[in-house]
Amino acid sequence: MYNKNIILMSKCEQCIVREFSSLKALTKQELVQLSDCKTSHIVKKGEIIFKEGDTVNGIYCIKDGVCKLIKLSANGKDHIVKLVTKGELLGQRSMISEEPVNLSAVALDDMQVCFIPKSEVMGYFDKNNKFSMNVMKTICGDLKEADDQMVNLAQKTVKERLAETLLYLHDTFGTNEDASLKVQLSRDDLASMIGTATESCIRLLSDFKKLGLIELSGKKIVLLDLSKLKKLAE
Amino acid sequence: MYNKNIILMSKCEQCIVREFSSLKALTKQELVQLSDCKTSHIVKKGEIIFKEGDTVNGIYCIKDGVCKLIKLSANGKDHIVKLVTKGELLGQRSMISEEPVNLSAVALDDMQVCFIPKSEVMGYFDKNNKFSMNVMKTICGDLKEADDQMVNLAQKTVKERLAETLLYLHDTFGTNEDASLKVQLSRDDLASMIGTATESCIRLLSDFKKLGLIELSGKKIVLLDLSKLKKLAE
DNA sequence: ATTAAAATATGATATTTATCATAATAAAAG
DNA sequence: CTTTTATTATGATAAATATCATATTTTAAT
Repeated sequence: MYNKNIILMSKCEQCIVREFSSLKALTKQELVQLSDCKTSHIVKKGEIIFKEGDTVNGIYCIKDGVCKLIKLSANGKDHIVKLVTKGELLGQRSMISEEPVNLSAVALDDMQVCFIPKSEVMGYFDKNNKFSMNVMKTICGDLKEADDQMVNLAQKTVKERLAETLLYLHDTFGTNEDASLKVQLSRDDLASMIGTATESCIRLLSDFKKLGLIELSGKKIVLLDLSKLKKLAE
Repeated sequence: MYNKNIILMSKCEQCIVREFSSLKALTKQELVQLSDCKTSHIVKKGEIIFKEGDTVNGIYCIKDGVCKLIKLSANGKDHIVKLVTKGELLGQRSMISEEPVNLSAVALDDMQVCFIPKSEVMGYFDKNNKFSMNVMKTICGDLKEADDQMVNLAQKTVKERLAETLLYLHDTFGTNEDASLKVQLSRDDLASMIGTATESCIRLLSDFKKLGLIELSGKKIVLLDLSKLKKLAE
């Protein structure tokens, strides 16, 4: 109870992660108002924030942790479309399109997220032009990334995509003190990120290990030879 | 010369295709102003409207014809990310992101396009909220499609993707009087749309023909059994 | 109309990737 | 702590797809 109060009382004006999202365009007044209508939530590892087809009447601001955005395909397997981490917003596309969300969001870590109701956010679109442009730029960035990803899936081999994804995880989320990738994905998740069968993913990781490119211990992955991996990723 | 004048003098207020794009939100006054600063162009089949990496200082409004948006991959092959046709706008993402375009646009037909300079469009973003929202919704739609396409590439077989693409061409662009698909793609283009080798694409088309699903004569493709194709596309 | 070039087609083969089977290891539950 | 379950790993094999070769047809150019 005590704990929950602290979370509820955290103020957007003082929130640092907000600075990394489109919300950075909000005025002090708008932030105070935002503090009053937002709700804070703890999401445990593995828990679902929202599910494909849900109507999410607002957006989530990620204060801490990482989640995966997944889409179920016709054959029952799911594909990881994107990883999203602190400072980023979730559910913008759905809110703007006025459609149910097209992806599910599942926590990979314990997360801290704030939910901002649609009514509040839509007001910013009308009044705060900078905010609108920020959101647009973010979505445009997502679109560009999606295009790139599409071409990768269409043209690159599984090996190339694995190398690229390992480098992406390294560059985007960084490493722990022991040099292992900070974001720890299961082999299954890694496979559904690069678009291949789990066994193929495991096999290629073993190959990379034998070639001295990476080190494996449990879920921990250490990239040993970045330049060779870059070459492999083409 | 005479011809060119007619094109230059066409008025946005009277342009019907405009009604299908984000531009439909513009006021009469804005449209008159737009008429004065836009330029009209004829783009012949095969010609390039813009190239990956170009700085395009504005957007194109497609009045007639179809073009492909392609992205070159590291291995030299290119991938068709999207087909764009009359009533749609080109170059919005790039303009909003203030970056060079990430895709090339190449005419598949003879096209008629109007170019609207950035300075003009950016004004609408400030003043016309409806226009902003329209653009945002369009880009959100593109993002959703891109996500779907990504999952298809990651999870479906080439055969499934071919069936799906044929149905897409049928449903989106329609058929001629002889029931053949209106948009005529080369086998090469079709292959780079579904993400496979040209020979594989040709082979599967032959298979489909043998199964009585389609009819082939030159570049003309007639879909004979839509429901079986739908089942194949799963 | 004739020739050259490009696109389409098909076979043979190699490579990539998925699937099935099973073992080893790690994590979770009792 | 032991049992159960899930994850990771690896081999054997099958299926999908790419590549190379070559023939045929279509289109473009002279």
